[in-house]
Amino acid sequence: MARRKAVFLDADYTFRNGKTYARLLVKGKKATRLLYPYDPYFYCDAPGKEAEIAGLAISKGGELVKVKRTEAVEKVLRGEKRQLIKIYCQKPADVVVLRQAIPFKCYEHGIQYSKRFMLDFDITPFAILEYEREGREVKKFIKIWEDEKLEAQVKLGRLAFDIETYNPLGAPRERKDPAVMISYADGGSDKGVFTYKPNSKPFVRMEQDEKGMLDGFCKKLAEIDPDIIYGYNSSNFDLPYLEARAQVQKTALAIGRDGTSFRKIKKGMVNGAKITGRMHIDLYPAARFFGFIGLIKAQEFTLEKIYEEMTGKKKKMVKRLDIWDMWDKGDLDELAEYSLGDSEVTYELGENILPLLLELSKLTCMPLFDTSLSTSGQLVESLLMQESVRRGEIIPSKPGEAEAIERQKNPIEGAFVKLPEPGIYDNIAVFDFRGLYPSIIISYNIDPSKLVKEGTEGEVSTSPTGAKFLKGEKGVIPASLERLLDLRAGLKKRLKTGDKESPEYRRLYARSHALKILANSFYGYLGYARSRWYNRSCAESVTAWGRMHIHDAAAKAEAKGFRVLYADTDSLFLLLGSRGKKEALAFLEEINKNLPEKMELELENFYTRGVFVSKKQEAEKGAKKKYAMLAEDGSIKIRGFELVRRDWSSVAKDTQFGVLQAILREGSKDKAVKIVKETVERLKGGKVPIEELTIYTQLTKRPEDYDIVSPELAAAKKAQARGMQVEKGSVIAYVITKSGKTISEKAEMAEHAKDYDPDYYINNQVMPAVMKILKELGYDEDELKNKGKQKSLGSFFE
DNA sequence: GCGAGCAGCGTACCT
DNA sequence: ACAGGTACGCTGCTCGCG
Repeated sequence: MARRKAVFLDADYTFRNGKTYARLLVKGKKATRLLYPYDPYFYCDAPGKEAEIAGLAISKGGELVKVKRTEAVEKVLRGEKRQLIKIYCQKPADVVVLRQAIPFKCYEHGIQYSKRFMLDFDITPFAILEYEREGREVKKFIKIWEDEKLEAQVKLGRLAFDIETYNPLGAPRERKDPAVMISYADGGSDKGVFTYKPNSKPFVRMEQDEKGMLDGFCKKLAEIDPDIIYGYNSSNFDLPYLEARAQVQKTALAIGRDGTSFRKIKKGMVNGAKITGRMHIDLYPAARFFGFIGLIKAQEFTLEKIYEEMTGKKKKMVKRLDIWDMWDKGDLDELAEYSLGDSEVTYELGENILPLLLELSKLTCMPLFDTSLSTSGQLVESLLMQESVRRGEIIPSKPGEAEAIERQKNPIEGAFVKLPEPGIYDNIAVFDFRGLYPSIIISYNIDPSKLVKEGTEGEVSTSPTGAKFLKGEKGVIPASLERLLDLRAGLKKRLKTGDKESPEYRRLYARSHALKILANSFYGYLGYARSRWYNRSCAESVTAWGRMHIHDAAAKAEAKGFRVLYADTDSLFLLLGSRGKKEALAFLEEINKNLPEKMELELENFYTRGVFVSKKQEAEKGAKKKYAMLAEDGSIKIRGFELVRRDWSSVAKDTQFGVLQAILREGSKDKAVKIVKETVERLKGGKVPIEELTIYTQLTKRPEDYDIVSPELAAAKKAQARGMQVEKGSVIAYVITKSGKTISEKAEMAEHAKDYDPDYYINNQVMPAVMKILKELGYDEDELKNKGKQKSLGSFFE
């Protein structure tokens, strides 16, 4: 019997000859699919009913669905051992049918077959499988392990692609408008463009017609035979478009390893396209995910902007192209260049994003394709499911819709934020608790199965809410979290030494980053309404302990004579006053002496100067979550100000930054005022370029779903009228122009804006952004009012 | 009829 | 479709004033 080794990539299933097989995509020298017979199953809690359930058969759609066999098993259910009936089914779809027919409590019925298989065999993506097989069928798994060196031997081939379409109306219509170019890049020398009109570029391959182009691309793909295919918004645009064109041209979009096209997948709210035998990574949802967790901060989620943000490089900008016009004129050199450029940029972006996705995939036991479409909640869920199965604990079920809505209606009290006193301060120390919520969860063993009722025996920790948690053996949540943090601590040591440019270092760095992302998502998952592990009492205890610890640290700081300027969740801003750094560090040490082992208050940094401003309404109060600090090394840390928000124009943001710098670095009120005056003059002169005036705002609903009018929506609707596609999630780039009465009427897409309204930019953008800071320098409300009734704040500078 | 004041909606940010 | 806490702009309404 042949014994082989291969890297595991993905799993699904097939049903043949009355048997369900797990179908594994593996890669040794080349990619293969293996079959392994494995019956789907679920559990039922029905003592004494095993015989009855074993004989269950129900008719569904003219077919008889039968229980295949049953087995009595012992599992841990909510922290207690219990006898359950394991019900095996013929095929995965039977699980749902039989579960609904059984009038007892059932468990683990809502788990995908492929996931079930991976969990039960503890096979993680990119692990090495050694197996014996006969034909395609695996008889035995000899060994399953993760080994960095073996893994590195298997090179995953990657390719990026991009298409151009004929678009006389702005947005192309897939049944009517042809695709005119398909470009690809494999990261090396193989790259090019398929099209079907004459072109002088050497990398262009001219086919006879659109069908020839489609076929040519598919043939090229088969030749390169990549394991990973990168696209940008390819699940929603490129792939469905190509498929529609293939249909119109009566050909097959043979991009899968079995010659098929792709399957549309819905994972939560996002769409995916699964290409058989390969891992299709749409970088757009991946970029959105990175934006959501705060890894990148992009103004717009276009390929260009994300590329620039992720790689730090500038993408060669081509002026906006009218693809249809160039196609009609036969003027294709520039278009081909542009198309190839997009594939190359997509490839490079993919290479930037892939390492983190790979590590997340391995850590959460989720195939790469699924990982690329996952929310952080799904990643944490997968991780906890893995830990549960390893321990023999029953995986909690997802809540029903009604339950989820009920949970959502009752939010959990969150963190404490101290009201700062507005002003400019010198010599500040900032401390924060390292991983506050994760460390609380581990320290106090916060887990639904460890929650004890009044009067229960055993040593417990009592949270400020009164909830009690059993000490001793760690629950699934704290144990998983501790594993992540321990892994990360080990990696951090290795990362201290080593060549930062080496592939090994980058891999470990990505792994460390993945661990951090996962650890930071645990608390959110505990309080997430649709979570399998949701527990109100647990989530409340996490935040209550958090508030307790930050209050306690603040009180101790004050007792030591420090003034606490500000605090938010896990951070503490202390005014050093007459005390020096030494005393601050001594205070830190004393706090840490009395904290649980996993918790630690750390020095974030010392700052020579910091600014807190007042709220716009209620000017006597300081604004929370808004401050600017000058560190000793000269760097400036800015939080919350307009200048860090994408929904403010850069003319306002740049001016605000100038003012903050003048104050922090030089303490110069005159310089600050001068900067503002200059901007106002520039705006009045009408010479400010559109880019500096553009405001970016995301639409979180479909345009037609809004009940109110807003500038971004008004601009979006004008764009729609021109044939542009605007959907849920689109970022609208708009400018306030001169034409119209209300601000919304004046709003126009940046690319169509011919002029701008200086009054708006002076009075609604620049002045509000800078006045709150200048006020801290003595330009107060009264001083302004003493100048008489004014038409605008702007005239103050005249 | 008009501006001030306010509620509600919506977005983006902080930790 | 991961949590809650927060600031603040724009719109559209009510209200008081003249």
